[in-house]
Amino acid sequence: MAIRALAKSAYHHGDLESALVEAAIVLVRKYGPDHLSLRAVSSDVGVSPSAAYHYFRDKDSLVSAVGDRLFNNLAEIQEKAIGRIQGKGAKFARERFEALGNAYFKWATSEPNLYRLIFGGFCSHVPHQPNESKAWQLLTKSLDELYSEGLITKSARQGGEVIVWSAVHGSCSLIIEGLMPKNSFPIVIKGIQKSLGMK
Amino acid sequence: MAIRALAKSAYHHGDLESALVEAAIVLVRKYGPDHLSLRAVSSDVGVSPSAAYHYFRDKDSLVSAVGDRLFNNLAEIQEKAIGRIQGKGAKFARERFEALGNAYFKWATSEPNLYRLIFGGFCSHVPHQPNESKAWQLLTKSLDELYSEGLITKSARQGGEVIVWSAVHGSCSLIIEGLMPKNSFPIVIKGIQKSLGMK
DNA sequence: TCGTTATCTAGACAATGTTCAGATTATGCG
DNA sequence: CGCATAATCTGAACATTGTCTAGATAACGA
Repeated sequence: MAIRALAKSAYHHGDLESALVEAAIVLVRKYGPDHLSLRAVSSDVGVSPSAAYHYFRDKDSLVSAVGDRLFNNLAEIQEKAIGRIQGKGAKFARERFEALGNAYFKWATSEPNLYRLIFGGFCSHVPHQPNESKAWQLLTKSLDELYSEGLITKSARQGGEVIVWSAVHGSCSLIIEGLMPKNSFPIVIKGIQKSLGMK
Repeated sequence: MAIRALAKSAYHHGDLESALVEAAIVLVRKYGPDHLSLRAVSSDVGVSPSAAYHYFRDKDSLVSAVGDRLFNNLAEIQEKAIGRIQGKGAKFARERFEALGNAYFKWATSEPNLYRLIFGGFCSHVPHQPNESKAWQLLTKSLDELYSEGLITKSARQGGEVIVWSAVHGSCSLIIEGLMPKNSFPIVIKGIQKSLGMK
């Protein structure tokens, strides 16, 4: 059924929109956010270049859609990483907080080109309102837990998202671009914990 | 003399290499690192597209050269910002440290497209060795000063560059991409100071 | 079954990155 | 100073790209 819906025929692909997005992801992963060609994407899907214009205003619009999907993918992976750590209390709250950062780091360093697409200014018309993004919400939740478990003070809780995300994203970005050694990440994590007055 | 050397004639431009780089900067500033065209650059300089290939292997190579120059520009601006604050003692050391971050932030937010070019993975073949980059050295110098003035402990001094640059770059990047409100920067600065155990 | 609508193709266009042969100018040597 | 050699740039060409328009094809409801 699902296969039939996807295969159908040359015409009426079935779900061309997401097929294009997925094919684009594969190419971006290989060649980077620049060096992505609309024609290569549509060719990989087995469709003519103009077909894409029924779903995306232009190439940038497709890239933005890719960025959106990737941004969600990353958040989902983080969510799963947290989910793997079950249990109540300060110890687990701390573990979940660290898992959040580690998942982020792992994804960023293993998919540098995808990471660049998300945070490199390619998602032009995506007005991710900070407090609405899933990444932000996960961080908020984790910080709330740290606070309610007494691991951080109320004043450290305030603005915690901003500090944590900045440091984590910054180190990932700089490491990916070769401006910082890869083993800097744990140091940054310790710096964050100190900044939060943690433990 | 210098003008003559630049104007010379249609042929033998004089200093085509840096002329191309400078023209590219103007275009990147306007339209972003993607959306840069080699032909537009050479046309702006008043030269044929193929002329560029005597100085750059390909377009990416030109972009890398632009990134190099911009990276130095940013460091120079930071250096000047520090230089404006004369005086010895803890108070001035602290002011210089803050000036370093503020100059970085100001440049990043006023030139988002240039900032994206530097840190967005466009400088492919540039193997900026961390400890060799001027930005890193300025930060090292400032942290050394904080330590020798007794504003931070020795253990906080260790890995200071990594933590500070990560947080500052991360917040600038996220703010530029609209993933974080602009007024987050001072919060991050305070977080950094707390992380360093400053004051 | 048939017409309507959504979906995709074909073909064209200008613009882009890149190459190569050759034209133009600078430079160093006598 | 004159000339050969090298450095520098042009011109035209090519494949490829993003994008548009008109039309072909298939799905779907009456």
